[in-house]
Amino acid sequence: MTMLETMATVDQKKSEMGDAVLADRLREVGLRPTRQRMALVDILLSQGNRHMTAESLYSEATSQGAKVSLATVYNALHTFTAKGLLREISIDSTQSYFDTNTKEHHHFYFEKSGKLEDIEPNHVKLSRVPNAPDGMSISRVDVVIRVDG
Amino acid sequence: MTMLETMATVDQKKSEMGDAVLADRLREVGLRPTRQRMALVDILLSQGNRHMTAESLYSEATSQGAKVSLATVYNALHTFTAKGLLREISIDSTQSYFDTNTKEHHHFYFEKSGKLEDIEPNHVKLSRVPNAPDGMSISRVDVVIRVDG
DNA sequence: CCATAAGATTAGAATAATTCTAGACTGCTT
DNA sequence: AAGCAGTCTAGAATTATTCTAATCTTATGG
Ligand SMILES: [Mn+2]
Ligand SMILES: [Mn+2]
Ligand SMILES: [Zn+2]
Ligand SMILES: [Zn+2]
Repeated sequence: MTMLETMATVDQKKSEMGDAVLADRLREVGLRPTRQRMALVDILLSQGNRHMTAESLYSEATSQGAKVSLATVYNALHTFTAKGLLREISIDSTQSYFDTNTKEHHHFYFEKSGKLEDIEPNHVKLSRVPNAPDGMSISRVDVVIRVDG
Repeated sequence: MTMLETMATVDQKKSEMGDAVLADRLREVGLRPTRQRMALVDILLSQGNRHMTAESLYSEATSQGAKVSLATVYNALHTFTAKGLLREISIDSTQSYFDTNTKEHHHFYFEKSGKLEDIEPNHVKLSRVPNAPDGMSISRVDVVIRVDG
């Protein structure tokens, strides 16, 4: 290991997925692969499905040495959501969650810890759902199962 | 109509339900029927089922001549919720809603207007629901149908 | 190439939603 | 009717979130 590699390891985590893959994912949706977004998208998309708050993403990015402001984290989360890379979930009045799993699914919400856990769509069956009023259309159906403890 | 009655009508709305009924409702759950709470509980419980935000309740109370601070409205909403007079609903990251209907039911959420509408529980059938993990128990199942427009 | 400009992005400052807590009030108890 | 033990209120403080002026990017063409 060279001196430069050692320093890089200390300063900043190397992305799991290749940087090129992440940059392409951003370009695909029409976003510029900036330094800040690369750091965020790496945390968000290089691991399995995650449920993150602005604060948790900011902490994780910061502790890996990324230089990003909290405002930029908020901007990125909303932009990524608008572009379909994330899905926003409101279950708690104090903070909103962003889900890296954009496929149809539902959630357990653990009230004590504030953690979310995915429920596969086939584990919840909605056998009767009312029609949307007028000429309006249903954009999404969310099922949240709240659990104590 | 006497002079006193006329002034009262201008200054402050008389409760639909009798004040005694509202005061009793508060005492039943162990809360003192203060002037502020009476005004709020009157707005909340004297009409049909409603979905209110702190701000909407504050505006309505204030415009009826009630002297209450916004902080007290928040305190009251949370206290009433803890005592089972209301139910809190988180569907929008910007504001939380308080529902005067505490019976089991679900919601339409109109994304454009930010309004909520009740769905009778028998209009939604959950034929398959996963068990809570471990020794944990399900405290509530919420179904939110998001509608455009 | 390099300059330019149009648009996109960042992040400090501002705002809005919500919570905290010191003081004011209530209703017992003697 | 004075004291006391909570209970309640609301101004102040905090926190989540948004706004916007300044900074960066990237496409263009000389
Ligand atoms: Mn807050
Ligand atoms: Mn806010
Ligand atoms: Zn999820
Ligand atoms: Zn409702």
